[in-house]
Amino acid sequence: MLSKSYDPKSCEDRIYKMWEDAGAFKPEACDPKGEPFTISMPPPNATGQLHLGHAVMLALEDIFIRFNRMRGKRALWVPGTDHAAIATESVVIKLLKKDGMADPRKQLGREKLVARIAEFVEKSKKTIRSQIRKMGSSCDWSRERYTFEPSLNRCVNEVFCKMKNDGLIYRGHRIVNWDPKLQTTVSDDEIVYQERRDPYYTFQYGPFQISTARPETKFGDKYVVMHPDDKRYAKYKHGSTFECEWINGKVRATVIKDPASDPTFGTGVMTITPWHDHVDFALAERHGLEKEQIIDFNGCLLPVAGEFAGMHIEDARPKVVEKLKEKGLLVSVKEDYVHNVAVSQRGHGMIEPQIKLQWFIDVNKEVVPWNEGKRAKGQKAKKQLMSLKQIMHSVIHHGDIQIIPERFNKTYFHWIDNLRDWCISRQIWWGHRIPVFYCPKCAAGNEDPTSDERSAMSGGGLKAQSSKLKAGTIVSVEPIDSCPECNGPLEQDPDTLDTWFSSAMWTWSTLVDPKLTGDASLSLEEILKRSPDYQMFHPTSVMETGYDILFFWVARMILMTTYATGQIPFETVYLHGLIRTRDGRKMSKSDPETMIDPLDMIAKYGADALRLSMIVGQSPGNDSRLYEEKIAGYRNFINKIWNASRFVLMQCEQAGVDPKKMENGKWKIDNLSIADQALLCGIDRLIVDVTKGLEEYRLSDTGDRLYSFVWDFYCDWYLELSKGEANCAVLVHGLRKILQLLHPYCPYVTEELWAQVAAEGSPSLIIAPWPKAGKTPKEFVQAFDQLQVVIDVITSIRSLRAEQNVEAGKKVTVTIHSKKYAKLLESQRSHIERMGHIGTLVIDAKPAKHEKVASAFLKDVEVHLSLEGLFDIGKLKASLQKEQVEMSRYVAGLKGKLGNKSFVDRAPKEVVAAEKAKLAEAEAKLKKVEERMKEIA
RNA sequence: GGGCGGCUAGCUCAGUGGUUAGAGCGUUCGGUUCACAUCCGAAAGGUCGUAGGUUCAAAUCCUAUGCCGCCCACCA
Repeated sequence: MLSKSYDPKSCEDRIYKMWEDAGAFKPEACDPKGEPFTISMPPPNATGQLHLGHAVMLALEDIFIRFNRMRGKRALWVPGTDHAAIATESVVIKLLKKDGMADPRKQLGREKLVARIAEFVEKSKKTIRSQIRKMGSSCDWSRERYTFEPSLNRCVNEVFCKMKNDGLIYRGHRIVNWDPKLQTTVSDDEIVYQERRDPYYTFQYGPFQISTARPETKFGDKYVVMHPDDKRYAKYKHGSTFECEWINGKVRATVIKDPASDPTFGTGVMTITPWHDHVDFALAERHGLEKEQIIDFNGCLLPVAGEFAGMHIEDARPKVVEKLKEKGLLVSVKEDYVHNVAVSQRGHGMIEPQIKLQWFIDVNKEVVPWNEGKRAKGQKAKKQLMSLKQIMHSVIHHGDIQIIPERFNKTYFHWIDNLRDWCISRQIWWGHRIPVFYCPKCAAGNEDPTSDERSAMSGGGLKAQSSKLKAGTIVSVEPIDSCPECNGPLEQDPDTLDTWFSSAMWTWSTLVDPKLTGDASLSLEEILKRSPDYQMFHPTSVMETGYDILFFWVARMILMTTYATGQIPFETVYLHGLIRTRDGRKMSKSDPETMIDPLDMIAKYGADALRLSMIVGQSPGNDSRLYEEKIAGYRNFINKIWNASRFVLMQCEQAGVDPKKMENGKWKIDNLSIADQALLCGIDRLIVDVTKGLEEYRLSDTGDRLYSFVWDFYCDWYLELSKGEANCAVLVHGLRKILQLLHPYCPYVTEELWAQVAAEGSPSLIIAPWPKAGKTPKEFVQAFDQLQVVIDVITSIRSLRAEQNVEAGKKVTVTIHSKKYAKLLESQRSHIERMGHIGTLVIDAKPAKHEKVASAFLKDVEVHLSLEGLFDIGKLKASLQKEQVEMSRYVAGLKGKLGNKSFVDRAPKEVVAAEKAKLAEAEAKLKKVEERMKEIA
């Protein structure tokens, strides 16, 4: 016999092991004829701990996978972890510093530091793996992958080379976001803006006044820019020069007319610093202006700053102002000027734009063959050469990929419209090394002598930072150490790739056969062709992830996968929202008060309860709040399922039947009570709703449907009605279906109970077939409606008792009049008596007068509760009056509606008929209430 | 500056044109009913942010607007 309450701790790990040992997570356990259903698990960073973001992701994906597995699809969920380049390197460096190492990069050197990080990552992976298991995730561990494993490295190198050959990857001097703290470039998406208040200075610059919050960048400024139509400055001609006194003496400045200058902002005149500003850079490009580096990569001023050289910019700022003031060039200072500064999302350091020789992906070059609109209905595919940007746009626009919720399409398109070339090189050590080698001696392999052509070399060119471009550039999938041409030693590019470069290949690089990637003679195309998993499982079915990484990851997977494989990476994108605290704040590690640790919650309430609490009541793309009472609520529900099963098993035991020997029912209607038939009808309807709901990704809705069916119908009514006259076959049948339908949501408790009630020889629930609704017999549907009448009668009796303060245990006398339902109610007499605590129950078809009773007037049924000894005329009058007022208002409303000619003429017939029926019913009830009022008056 | 989302019961949220708008938690009242107090029964509680409009009919569609939040761009 089951224990009195469900104890998750005693089953979860055992059941998980059972599933895993049985190979149930592998698609090989499914019907080999089933169609594939694939999810690539977004790989958690191989640092630290599982958090609620992971937990919600795992819960959602596990539901998708389990549902489809049970439906007979070949379900594959590929787990893995991410090497998370910058994040991991900075975590480990921080740890080493904490242990007393002042400068780990310097002290350890590249090789040793990378080894240390790898060691840390291995440990961390173990933690993450066990935590993913704790959630009940049914992913195929035999296919676990890691973004930094050799096989994926091969894919990275292959794609890099392919892109380089197609001219989509180029190396050039361009303005990038430099993080002086982490000493690396970061992409546009890795920057956040912070609001700051700083003084805002206006200086005299020759005949003009210019303003800035950053005077320390102004040393090299020698262009003044104004709008071509600005009448105030009409006398200054574009290209004219003048000499003026500036920070370190006289400079010669040139007038530039450009619409980038906003005449309504400040004086309408600005000077520019092309080396350290994206907008100024673009402007300088347009006019072929000189660019000069002012600040070095540590944030200190270069020799151009004269006496300030070597000084950190923060220190230099007030001193520069002081000097200009002494020279009488400071016009005014505005304190507390509000502006935004760019900060590195990862390292939190101030971003300094710099011109630097880096590797980029060209998103605008139209060289990629793509069948546009190949999946769109009624459209002919046309193969054409497109840019990466265009393909990214096309697959969403033409519906090759569907985003849920749809509104994110707009966000996605907007991002693409503003997309610039993607800087992919990083100056950190942890990550995929850029597969480029240089021969310092010869020009071998330098297949692209114009590689720097598109960079910022027009006009005056670079000054302070010379690019040490090697003579020959060789791109290779395999590490090589000597030049194929001159046999001389080669140097590898020291940089690593942006971590998203490799994650962008996640859906397919995890499906290629590692044995093949070890064979250097095979092309990428060949590898894909010969990898059975890739052939079977790609494109994946659903990509489920947080909306916050739509750009970082989802968009880049689309870019990389369509390019590398010619396939979309996934058919559907399901975006979940952020989990927040009860008061809507972001949970943060720095504030442990607000943090909910999923593992603590699992220990306390069980994984099933945690899963439900994160799924039901949330809608895709919207943030949600989580707090312990919510989880406790679903723990109660899980326990309810447990106890319902316990009841069913006890009934079977009492009846001397073994639930495991029970066949799934072919029902003889004669043997079924109204409640039995109603339940069978309810179960059929439930199966239809749940199946449809899960197919349509409406997880919250569907979870709620299951919750209320189990609690409010199966437990509160069906189980109660079966007390004293249990039909074990129907009880067990109903329970089995409920367990099957609930399994995707709460796999542990359902699997544990399944072992008690499933037919002998059935497979584990995880691979049991999904229930199908047959054609529900008419009688069952009718019984469903009849049961509702019985439920209404019992409820009205309970309600009358409570209203009239009848003692809870007291047996009362009740008279029911109903012409229509007398026979039905008579057949349910024992239930009505028991559940209404009735001593004497009279059921009669004819209405009669009653004294000293409280009455309820239902549709076609009158219920009178006798109040001998309790009769309180005042209370009765009050409640009748209240009812009379309510009903009159209701009737008046309906009459008004039906009296409106345009309603009757224009509304659909069914609606009008329904309103008429409502009115008739309401009027009948009102009449009875009024009669009753007269009687007791 | 551009875009998106939210505003529904004390709290957290469902509900995309047609019953008198729902749930969970909380509240009130009553319960040792032999599955479950992680429970059972009953109840109170909302003019669906505001103002217009479309419609026979609006929480739901349109327009404007207020407040809260998010994303993108970024002003020299």
